[in-house]
Amino acid sequence: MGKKITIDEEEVKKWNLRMPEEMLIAVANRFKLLSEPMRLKILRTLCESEKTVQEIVNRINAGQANVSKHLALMHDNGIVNRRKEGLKCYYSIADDSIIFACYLISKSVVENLQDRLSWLQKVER
Amino acid sequence: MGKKITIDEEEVKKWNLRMPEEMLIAVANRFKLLSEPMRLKILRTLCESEKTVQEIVNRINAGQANVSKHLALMHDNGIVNRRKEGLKCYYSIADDSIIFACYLISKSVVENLQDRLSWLQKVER
DNA sequence: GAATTGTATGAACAAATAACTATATAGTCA
DNA sequence: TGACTATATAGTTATTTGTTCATACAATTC
Repeated sequence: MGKKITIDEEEVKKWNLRMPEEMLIAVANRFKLLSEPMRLKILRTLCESEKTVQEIVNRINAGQANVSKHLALMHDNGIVNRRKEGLKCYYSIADDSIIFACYLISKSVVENLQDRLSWLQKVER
Repeated sequence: MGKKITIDEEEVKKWNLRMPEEMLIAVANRFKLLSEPMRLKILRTLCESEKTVQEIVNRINAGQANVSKHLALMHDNGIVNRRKEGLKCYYSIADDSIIFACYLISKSVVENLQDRLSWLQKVER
């Protein structure tokens, strides 16, 4: 029995009205963090449990420097935590709402693909 | 009383496991659409009601060609609808889940800012 | 202290893309 | 048909950014 997140549509509609420019840019930046497949791969891996840089590197197909940079970027933006233990450095997800957003978007992407597929099938007849 | 969207955390956790590479790229692409302040501005405007290109141009501070391109991009990706009426072209939001995602992220950004602020205040003492 | 391991960082390069100008297209009305 | 309006589209430029290689830094162990 998982906890359930609820979103009130009325509250969502207010989103569009009161938001200063800087806030909007901050939101865009956060989306930008999620707009790279490599970073999504890293986050997906971290969804399981906290991991060291090396563990992540071994899991996904990427270089250590690259992974390190992505992690640094995400840490600077507060979406992953960093915990040092000796030589190793453990990263974990700091912001669950980001995972919710991923979930929402991936569901919407699937629906979108299904719509296009059924449209294609209609046309082909 | 607005409709309520509920997200089951258990379901969310499954997100990380089963997702083919192409799906992950598609999700990243959708996030990329939301990662430009200008596009967020446009979407925010469309949240109110469907609008013509000119109406959007007048509302936000941008050139017509630029707005047109952003709209074309978002239409190609299925997140806005297009409806022609004579010379005018009306755009509207096609995918509500995107607005939910914006809402989620903006809330998380606010929390993040608040955390950093209180941390700063602690340090300054 | 020297070697080793895990991680971070700097420089260089390539690719993507947002914005702008100018122009094209297409629908409307005289 | 011609003028006008709303929107779309090339072409160009400037900026950003992901990746890689090499190297630096830091903690550990011998």
